[in-house]
Amino acid sequence: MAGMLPKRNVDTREQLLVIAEQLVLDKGFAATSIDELIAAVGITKSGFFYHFKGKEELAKALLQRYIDREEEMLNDLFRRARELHEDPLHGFLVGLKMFAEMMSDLPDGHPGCLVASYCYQENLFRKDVVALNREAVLAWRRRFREIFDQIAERYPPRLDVDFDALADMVSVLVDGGIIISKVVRDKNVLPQQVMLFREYIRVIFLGM
Amino acid sequence: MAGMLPKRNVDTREQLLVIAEQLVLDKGFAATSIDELIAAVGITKSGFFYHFKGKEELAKALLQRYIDREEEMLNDLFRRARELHEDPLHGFLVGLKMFAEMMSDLPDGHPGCLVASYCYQENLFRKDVVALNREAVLAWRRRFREIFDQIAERYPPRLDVDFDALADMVSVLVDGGIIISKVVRDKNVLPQQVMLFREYIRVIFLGM
DNA sequence: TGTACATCAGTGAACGCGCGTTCACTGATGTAC
DNA sequence: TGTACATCAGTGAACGCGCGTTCACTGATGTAC
Repeated sequence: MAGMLPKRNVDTREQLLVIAEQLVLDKGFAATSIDELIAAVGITKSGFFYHFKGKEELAKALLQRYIDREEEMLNDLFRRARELHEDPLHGFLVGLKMFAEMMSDLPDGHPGCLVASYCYQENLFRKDVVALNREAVLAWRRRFREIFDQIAERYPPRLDVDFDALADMVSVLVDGGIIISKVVRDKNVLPQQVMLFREYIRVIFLGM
Repeated sequence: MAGMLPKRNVDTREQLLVIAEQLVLDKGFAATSIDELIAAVGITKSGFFYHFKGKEELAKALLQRYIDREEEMLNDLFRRARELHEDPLHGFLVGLKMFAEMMSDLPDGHPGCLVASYCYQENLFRKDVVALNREAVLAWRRRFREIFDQIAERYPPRLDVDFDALADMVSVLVDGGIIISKVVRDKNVLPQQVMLFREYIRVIFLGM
């Protein structure tokens, strides 16, 4: 039959990345062995080394994939939110609500953030991986800072807050919220924190 | 001479814990080997096993010590703050300010939170270590919830926020702030977040 | 004050297992002529 | 349509190193009588 997948190519590489991400989030990168990885996927060790030069390359591919996915998710979410509201403030508030709901809907809570995971094992990675991590956080800062600048044009802030710090607060609450959710085993912590942030934003730009 | 230390007992065990904490925060528990640990302290491997039954026991001692230290630090800080202000709200606001300043004064920023580190390597640890981690976060929740309850008696909150979530926000901002500080290599992120939280608290109980 | 024993804080050598990596090879599919 | 060669997606066996752990021992200090 024409149009079939190129013979059992269900993309082994992608499978490796999926399973590896899970393992790394649960036990850390160093403790995630290639052996268990290939056992889960069902190939041999040399199969792994066909797809990745070494473990470091897996680390980088894992992080890049995670960052790209998160960026796409945020683009998607805030685009949809802006389609509902022309107004930048209310669009953003709706976006935050949608984000909180999305996190609430995950059956076992957020599985974890690779940026945070790598941060606590930084010495394991090459400088380019560490730099990638840093760039991802700075991209979030720029993204949200821009939104606040837009909002401030229409709604002069009622409180004197630094917009870069406020933008960082999103990353801080997400990474911190994931951790506290995981540790206390209550998936509601993260969405609650997002909603607390939403209320803060509301007060900053609209007053009480 | 009388009163001397019991012969070169500069407490090897404590030295092991100090160095291990540093290593674990930088590369994770699994990647921290007993070999490099003892090399740094200057004893042999069997010396390590004299002080700890095995690596798991080191993990637990490390976490317990970290939790105790943090608790003592908070007790200290908020006791000093309350000595300056009888009023619970202003005492707390001063405490947050002092906390932010303390974090600012660390020359290389906060070295990292073991609770967060362990959280992203949870599968490495026994249930009792995981439970210890959970209890530590819940203790912070109770501590700050109590403070908010006290404040609310004198200052009815102007915004409808859940006090448990607000209490969790402290842990969330600290853990998240440490991560973002580390990743972007800017030690000011954490204190900034604490000050943003302080402003939020002010608005919640005093209005704008 | 002297002797016997116990405890503390380790040493040194050996163990086996699991880890990441290498290397020569292979069988199925794709492409050029 | 047939043949030659290249590429893709792996296999299988072997490697050496570092890891956590064990075990028998030791030399200095503390305690009982």
